[in-house]
Amino acid sequence: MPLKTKENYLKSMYLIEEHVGTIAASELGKRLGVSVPTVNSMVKRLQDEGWVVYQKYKPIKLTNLGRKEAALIIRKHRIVEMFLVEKLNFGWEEVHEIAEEMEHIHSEALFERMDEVLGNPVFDPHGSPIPDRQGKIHLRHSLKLSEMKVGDKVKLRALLHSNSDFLMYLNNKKLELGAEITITHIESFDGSMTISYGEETSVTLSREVCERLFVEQLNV
Amino acid sequence: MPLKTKENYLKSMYLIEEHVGTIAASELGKRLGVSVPTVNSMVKRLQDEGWVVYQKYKPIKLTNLGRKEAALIIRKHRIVEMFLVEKLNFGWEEVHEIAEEMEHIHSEALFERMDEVLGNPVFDPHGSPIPDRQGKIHLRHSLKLSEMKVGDKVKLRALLHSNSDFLMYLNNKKLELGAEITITHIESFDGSMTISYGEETSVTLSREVCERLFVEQLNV
DNA sequence: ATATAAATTTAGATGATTCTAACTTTGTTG
DNA sequence: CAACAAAGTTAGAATCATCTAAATTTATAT
Ligand SMILES: [Mn+2]
Ligand SMILES: [Mn+2]
Ligand SMILES: [Mn+2]
Ligand SMILES: [Mn+2]
Repeated sequence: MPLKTKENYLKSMYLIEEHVGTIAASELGKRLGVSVPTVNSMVKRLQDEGWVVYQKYKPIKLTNLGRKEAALIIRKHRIVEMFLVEKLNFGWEEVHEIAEEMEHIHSEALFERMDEVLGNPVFDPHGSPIPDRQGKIHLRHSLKLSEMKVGDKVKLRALLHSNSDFLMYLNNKKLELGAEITITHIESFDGSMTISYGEETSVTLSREVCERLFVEQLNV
Repeated sequence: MPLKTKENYLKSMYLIEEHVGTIAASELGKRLGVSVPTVNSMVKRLQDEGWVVYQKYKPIKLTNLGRKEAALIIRKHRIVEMFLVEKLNFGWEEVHEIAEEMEHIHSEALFERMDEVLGNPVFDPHGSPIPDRQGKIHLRHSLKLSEMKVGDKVKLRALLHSNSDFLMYLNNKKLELGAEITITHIESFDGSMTISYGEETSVTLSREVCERLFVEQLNV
């Protein structure tokens, strides 16, 4: 079985598990762009090789082996994204598609060498954590801007769902990771927030956007 | 039609045409690690898409389109090899296998960015020429050490067939591209040469090796 | 709790790349 | 130039990832 296919299935399962909790065949099919019967037959084969546990009509479960393998692919993906942004001057909205292909290159040395010249970063350009060589994640940002109060000062640390539409929206607003944000107003009607940061003195973000911005609270 | 399959066929055909002159199905099969009937059926399909001309029992011919496409894949391969050696500290014997995979990444920008940070090199780490964006090769080294005379001084510029066995043999002899070589003796019996360069004062190379070293003659 | 909707599974098929075995054509050599 | 060797072609089949259509199971809503 082509390693690439296996790797893409495992990675998607890992991300679904992380973010939805349980892995449905329909969700996997949607993310991988294949039909549900295709998922079904692939999952059976992945079970034969010990990556997942499959039981009829039950959610798919990753084995520990499968989860570790998936984390290592995500490690490669995120190291590549960081390398492209830091060393090859790509924008954070340009790197995902390239990383999607490069994560399948069969060379441990390549990724370890990139990791090394980057200085072993712990987060990728979108603030997502980079798993270590054992597939473990040490740090992650989980406090959302939408949970903060008027007057709070926070630093933008990570994004939820870094699709390029969202990244280009943030580019337009000149809002980058590391920005120091002050919350000046919260509209109780719809939860939209008015904030200031850098040169921008009054920018209003919808609740939808605020829920996708992970922040770190600065000492008050 | 998986792009990767097509690209590997075209690249192999280009290299065979360059080294042998005419493209035999058996040679293609040997290089790609597939059977001759497999080559036969693939070549027919490549013809349908305009990359080659196929006639029963005749050597395979690349079209101009196919030749250009092949050159562009070789361009990517050689840029990657140069990048790995120059920017990620790989040895020249370690980079071919990685480049073999990376050349198939679907991003013009990635390769152009690597080319840019390298300063648009004209040769790869083995001295092979890097085709330009139009698939044209401007410079190439073709004078062999085996053609030189006793007393000649030359600079090592490129290798013929850079397989890793050969590269590691050269590593052991501390013989690198750019080395300034003086020919001190030629054994007429078998054509082996005794040369000096760098710290090495008397190294003997077989005729077989000398035929694989491209040099540039230094002003006499 | 029954009807309806949603999700999953099975069955059967397709296109891509590959193989081996058998056959045909071309090249070489005495 | 006839015989044999080498190279190339055809036939037929396997595997893999994928699909659609139909059947089955589980979940939801009156
Ligand atoms: Mn990504
Ligand atoms: Mn991928
Ligand atoms: Mn190479
Ligand atoms: Mn290749």
